[in-house]
Amino acid sequence: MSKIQTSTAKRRKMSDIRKDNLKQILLSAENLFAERGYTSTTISAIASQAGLPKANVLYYFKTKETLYKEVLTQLLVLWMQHMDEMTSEQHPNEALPRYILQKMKQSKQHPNASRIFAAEILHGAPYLREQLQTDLKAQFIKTCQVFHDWIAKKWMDPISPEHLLFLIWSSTQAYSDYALQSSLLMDKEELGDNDFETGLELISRLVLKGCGINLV
Amino acid sequence: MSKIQTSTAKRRKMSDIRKDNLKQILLSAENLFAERGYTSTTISAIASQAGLPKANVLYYFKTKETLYKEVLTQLLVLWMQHMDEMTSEQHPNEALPRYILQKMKQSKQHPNASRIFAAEILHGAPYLREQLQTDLKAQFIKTCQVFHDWIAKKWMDPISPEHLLFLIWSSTQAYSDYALQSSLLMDKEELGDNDFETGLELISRLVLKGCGINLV
DNA sequence: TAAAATTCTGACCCCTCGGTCAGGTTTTGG
DNA sequence: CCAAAACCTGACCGAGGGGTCAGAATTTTA
Repeated sequence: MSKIQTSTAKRRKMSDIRKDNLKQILLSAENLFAERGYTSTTISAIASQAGLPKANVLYYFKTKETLYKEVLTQLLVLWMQHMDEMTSEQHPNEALPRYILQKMKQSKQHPNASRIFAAEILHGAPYLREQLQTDLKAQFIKTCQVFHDWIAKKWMDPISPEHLLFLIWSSTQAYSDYALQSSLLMDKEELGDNDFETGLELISRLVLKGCGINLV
Repeated sequence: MSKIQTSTAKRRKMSDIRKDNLKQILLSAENLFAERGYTSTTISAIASQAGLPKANVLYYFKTKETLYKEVLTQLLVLWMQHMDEMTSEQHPNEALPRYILQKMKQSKQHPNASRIFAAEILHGAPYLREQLQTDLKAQFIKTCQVFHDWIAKKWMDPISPEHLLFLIWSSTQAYSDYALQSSLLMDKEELGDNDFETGLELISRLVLKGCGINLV
């Protein structure tokens, strides 16, 4: 079968094939890990969804764990995005809703990432602990400092920065982690654009009003 | 060993032993399911934590699935508690903070329940779907109606009842589901009373102020 | 174009886990 | 007190999963 490859196919450099395969494996892995969790996902399931034999997947990733870790690190980068776009100089009236919007977009566009992340934390973050304590924590502290500055400038009420962040994270992330529950309760196949829109508005509203952030 | 039982031990009625064993099994199962998830939890792990031989666990619960379902249904009851304590007659100024308080208490006192629930939803709610669509949904609709009534009475701003509930659920539940992340970020062994307190106050504050609920 | 390096894969191994079962022990009922 | 019922358990089994490996196929290098 591979012998009858056309010259067009042959012209593709091997590194391209390698990239394609890696991409396919990572993609399938992400889907399955999100859907079934780490242990319930079998290498052969990933392989068959990626259109490769199992042994070939093991050729690219020596172990299941390696593959999972790879998926995770890609994921954390995504998850941390946008946090650093909030600065002390900006007014929270603008910066906060923008951040919330970004988080909602992520829940909508990358629900798998959110779900794997959630499952990992839920089960003790065995593979993410390190990075949580270093990378994420550094960013967390910075962001809390920004909130502190805003409070000092009287731009918002003196609430707990840490817990405010937790609330924003959990309520936005719910739109991927708990999307199934929501859609079941609201008799929908799945959440639609308007649901994300309504959620976004509600969260922004509660945060702004609740923190006493004045509309300019 | 069991032959040398003292008369005191013998005096215990069998049904008591049965109850004890069931309780132990259910308890161990809950712990382990919460910690490791369904697939990673082995029957022998449950057995050894319950201090029983594996075959004995299988005597009480024919299959692992049966045991899991039992844990789940107990759990859902707990999870749905207190929602029906909010009624149209009460002022949201009282009823909402009370509900939020109850949810926070649950996150603190029954983190395992919350976590198993979260994991189940995260992975498609294969065993809980039915009950979500019937029991929980009925309660959900009732509660949304209560919120609607409050809005009609001008006791609160016209926000989306559904999404307000989602926010309350997710932000309170985060104090068990994401407790690990929070404690890692804040350099603590685990969350303390004051953390739950601060979280509770923040959530209540945002909800009340955000929904324009006037302090009496 | 031949040899070296890389990539691919079917067949196989081993171990764990859910579940069974035969036979033993304890409790209950008459 | 004895038989029937309920309860308990060590030993075993089959399936499925992660991972290995020898060698084939393909690409690169010289």
